Amino acid sequence: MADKPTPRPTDAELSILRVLWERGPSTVREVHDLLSLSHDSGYTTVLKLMQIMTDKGLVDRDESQRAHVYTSRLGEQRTQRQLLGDLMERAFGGSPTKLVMQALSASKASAEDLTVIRRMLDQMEEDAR
Amino acid sequence: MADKPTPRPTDAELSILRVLWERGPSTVREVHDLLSLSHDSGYTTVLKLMQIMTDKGLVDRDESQRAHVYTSRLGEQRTQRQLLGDLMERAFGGSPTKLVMQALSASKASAEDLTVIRRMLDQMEEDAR
DNA sequence: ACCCACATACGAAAGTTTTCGTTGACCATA
DNA sequence: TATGGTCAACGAAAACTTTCGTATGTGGGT
Repeated sequence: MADKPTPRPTDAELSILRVLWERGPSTVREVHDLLSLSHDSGYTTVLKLMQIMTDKGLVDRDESQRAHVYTSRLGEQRTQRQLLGDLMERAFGGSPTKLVMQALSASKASAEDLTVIRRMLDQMEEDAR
Repeated sequence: MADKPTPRPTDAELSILRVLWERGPSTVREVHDLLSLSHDSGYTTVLKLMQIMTDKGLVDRDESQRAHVYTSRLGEQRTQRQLLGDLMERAFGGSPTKLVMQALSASKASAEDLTVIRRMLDQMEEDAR
């Protein structure tokens, strides 16, 4: 049977993934401690979520140590692109341009930001040639 | 009491909102017929969702006709910006630039798209001056 | 050998989202 | 005035998400 593509992470799952991206492979304790700074959540809640994420294939688990070590299965950028693509389909009728335009108009991008983005456009046109 | 901000629409709710944006004020029947083209869903399912959306304040309902007429309470662009802002917080650490860059690199934007976006950048720098 | 701190596993409850069957009202028209 | 088609209302089930209490195991220090 064909492996299903990894499902879209839920809100709580995404907050855990962000920790894994930031810290690299981590134990439940480490993730929980970091999340606790900004968010109230019990240890077992985080544990349970990470177990579910393992079942879903969102993370890998290394059980060789007593405290299992979890790793995000998909990289940060890949997940971000997946989420963007999903939102593009669901809210922007599949138009990436509309999405970018809205993101730009809603953002308080600095002059430097605009320059960076402009360079990115240059690069894309370059590549297209 | 302060009105709560309208909650983030769920997936199914968003698909209904998109129909309302496209068609303008519509009855449940009209929304259902359109959704049925691309998606399997019972009539009463759509009805129930639209009733819930009324409770949540996502849509307004005109009950003067037998078939109630629903209208999206927030405009398409405003909702899109809300969703983008939400995703930016949850997945991009609050950085709009990162979001735009990812969206660009993931999109198969055409040459015309790039031109449009470039004009938008021009406009933004113009305004900033 | 005995605790104790800390780890996973399990299961259930609470909350939310999505689904739809059933009911009763309304209206056209035969 | 009966019949059939369309509608909103309601409630409940199913699916998914989030929460956490409790049980149980394990390893290290004393």
